[in-house]
Amino acid sequence: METQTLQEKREETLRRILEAATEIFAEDGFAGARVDKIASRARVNKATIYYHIGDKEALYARVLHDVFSGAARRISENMHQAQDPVEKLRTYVRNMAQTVGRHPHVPPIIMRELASGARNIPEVVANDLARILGMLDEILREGAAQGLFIEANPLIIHIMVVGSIISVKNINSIKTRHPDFPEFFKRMAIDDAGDLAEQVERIILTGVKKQG
Amino acid sequence: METQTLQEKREETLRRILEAATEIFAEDGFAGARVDKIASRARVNKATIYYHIGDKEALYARVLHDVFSGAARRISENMHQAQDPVEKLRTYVRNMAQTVGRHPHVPPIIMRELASGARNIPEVVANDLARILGMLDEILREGAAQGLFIEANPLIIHIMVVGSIISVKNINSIKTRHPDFPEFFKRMAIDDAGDLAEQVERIILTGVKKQG
Amino acid sequence: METQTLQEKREETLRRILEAATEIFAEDGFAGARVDKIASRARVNKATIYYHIGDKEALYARVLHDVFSGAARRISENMHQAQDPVEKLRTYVRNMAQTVGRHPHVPPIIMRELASGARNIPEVVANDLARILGMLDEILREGAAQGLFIEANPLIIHIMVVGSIISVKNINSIKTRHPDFPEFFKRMAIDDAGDLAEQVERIILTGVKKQG
Amino acid sequence: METQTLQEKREETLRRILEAATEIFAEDGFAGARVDKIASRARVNKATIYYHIGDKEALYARVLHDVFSGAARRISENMHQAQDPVEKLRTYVRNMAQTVGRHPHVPPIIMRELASGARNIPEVVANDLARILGMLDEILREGAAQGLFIEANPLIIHIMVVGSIISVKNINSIKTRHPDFPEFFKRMAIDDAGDLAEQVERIILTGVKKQG
DNA sequence: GATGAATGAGGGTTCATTCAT
DNA sequence: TATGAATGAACCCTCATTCAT
Repeated sequence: METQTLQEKREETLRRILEAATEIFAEDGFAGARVDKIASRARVNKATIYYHIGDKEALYARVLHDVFSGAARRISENMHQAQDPVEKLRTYVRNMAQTVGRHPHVPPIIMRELASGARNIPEVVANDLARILGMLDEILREGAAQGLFIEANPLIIHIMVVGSIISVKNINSIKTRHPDFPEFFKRMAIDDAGDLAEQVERIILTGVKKQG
Repeated sequence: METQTLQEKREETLRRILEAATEIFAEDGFAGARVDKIASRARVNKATIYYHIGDKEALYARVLHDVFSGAARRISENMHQAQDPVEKLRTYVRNMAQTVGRHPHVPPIIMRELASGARNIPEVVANDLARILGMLDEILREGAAQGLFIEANPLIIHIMVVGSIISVKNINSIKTRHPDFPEFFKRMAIDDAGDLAEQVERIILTGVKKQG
Repeated sequence: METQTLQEKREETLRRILEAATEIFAEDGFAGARVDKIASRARVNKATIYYHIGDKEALYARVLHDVFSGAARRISENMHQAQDPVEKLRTYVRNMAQTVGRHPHVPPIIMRELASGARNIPEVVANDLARILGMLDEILREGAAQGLFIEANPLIIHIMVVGSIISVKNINSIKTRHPDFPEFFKRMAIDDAGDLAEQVERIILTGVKKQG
Repeated sequence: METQTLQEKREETLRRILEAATEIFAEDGFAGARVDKIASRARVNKATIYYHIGDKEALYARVLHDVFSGAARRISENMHQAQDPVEKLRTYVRNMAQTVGRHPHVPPIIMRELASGARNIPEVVANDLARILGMLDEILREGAAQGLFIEANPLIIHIMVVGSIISVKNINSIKTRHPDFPEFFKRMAIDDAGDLAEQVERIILTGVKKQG
């Protein structure tokens, strides 16, 4: 039996809560999520959530912030290695694919927020988003300035990258959920994450490149 | 005072219910939607919804089916005019943009469904979706067969089109909702729907084209 | 089996709810009252209360208003028969005693409101109270103008009347609740409501009378 | 920095808890009081209350006892100076007015206890009350025996004194809380505590005096 | 002596749904 | 056809209380 300081115990509890909350908000959305379910998945009493974090909205904000600031950090760290805009854009796409791959709860949350017009997004999280899109914006501007890229709205590009990756991943999960669905959907699945990232990368990089 | 047959009155009531339901499912998602709110926006008694359509799930299925079958029909109608794959793909993109523009409730509903792994999608609706994606699939295969396009997963393309258009539209609504959000978001908005469609069209068409 | 119109059924339900609520707010106070308990005593589902009336606060306001406006009406009706100020004051005291006697839930509610500085009193109810005290004020002014009464604050008089009657009544209930309480309390009880009203009447009328 | 023995520190903590509890029970009643609120006003941890005193009920009993035994002591000390029953009664009234004036938390607590039929009163406290009322009882009996007073129930007299003073004081606080309340209430306020005590004294002394 | 963490048991409120009319 | 009334089952949240430290 490992001994734990009070501080450690607290952090462990908090971690379990946030982990469970992230999963469940991703699965069910804010409105569909049940605090009871979060508590039981985190193996804590419901009241513990209120004790440590606050109400459902505060919990959601906290989850969003953790998720988005993490994504922002990961991308900015990887960006420095790339040199020219093309390479940077490639890095951006690959990192996004990786982030989405490793943190499968991020995409559904983003998509729902986009669907609802980001109605529930607190300012902290908006800043995280701005940071991510800002990096992409810079890459695109640099590329355009060097005559390499066409003028492209970074939001369009971002969504093309993230949305398509997410969606394909989701189609895979649909397959398992609805085995009776049109056979068609099965053909559409791409099981290899590498293949998926490559296809997206290829389309985006070609799509924004200025034609000779 | 217009005279209305019973049949007409019934249809009018049904129409009002479905219209209201579509709006509210789009705004709030399935879990967030309130039957009360739908009833009051449709100016009918709550029980009337149950009388005419059934429970919340049935209402949702009905809305989805109306929304998706409409979209499928519109696209397939317009597809016939185009000849070669490039022109057909262009038509597909433009029609999607138009559909999204004219039926603003469609996108949020789709996005949420994708986010949840299409958990609530009934089979009828899955077939609608398959029909839409099937058309795109055909275009892409035809183009690839003629050596015009690279091999591309239709789902990726579809999401790149629909997702980016929706998202940009949503960003616009975020602007009005959060005037205190990073100034950055404002620069990202594209107010002219035509411009938006053009950018997307340009990127996609170039992106899938086989390089000389 | 009596047939009931919908209107009648509604009124019957409402009556049962308000009756139960009045009793329970009187017994337990606002904070101590449980909506569950009110619902079960009224033999309705908890949600029915919310359907007909609204939340706990609205229910409380409604109860207070019913109770106080009833008291105000009864007093003003009886006041007309009396002629001179002395007779009017006597009527006031007797009517108060009667009201308190017949509506045993009124006193505890008033006392608690006074104890809390009328923190929860909605404006409608304040008007009821003003109406009651206004009548007493008039009597006292008239008596003073005719040289019959000393100048006396109506609130003081009112509380002397109502407070003492209530308290004695409550002492009686303490007797039953705490048979082990000092024997002293038993001597203090006045079981005959008539005797009680008479004692109070005698003290007040003498107390405010101008000495020869 | 003052040095404090452990004993002193303990007493200081206890004092702070009881002070805070008295205030909050007076403001919110037993059911409305929150242990959290008491703890934070006392600037101690919630668990400290349990450590030093026990559960909420024990805390309430302790507060009541402190409050009532204090009142009883103060009155009995002052009573010895008066000689004849009239003077003694006058002393009683004045002392009550003073007690209420200096210990504003006492009245609300008493009123609520009366309103609830003294449901929560522990025996210790009942004895305090009996002691207070016993003194008044004695005065009244003595006066009646000497042919000075009518036969009067001490509880009636006591409430007339305490209730009216409390209520007028409370009306003052209503004024500040509800500036939009009927102008009528403002006229009813008596700001000078001396005036108030005098009016009450005058009415009671005259009221119980045997007429020539 | 004192406290931060944690919780069981409710408390008020909402909501999808049913049913008699 | 349409609806007002009513409800069971949650749902979010709070609160008094305990316990390890």
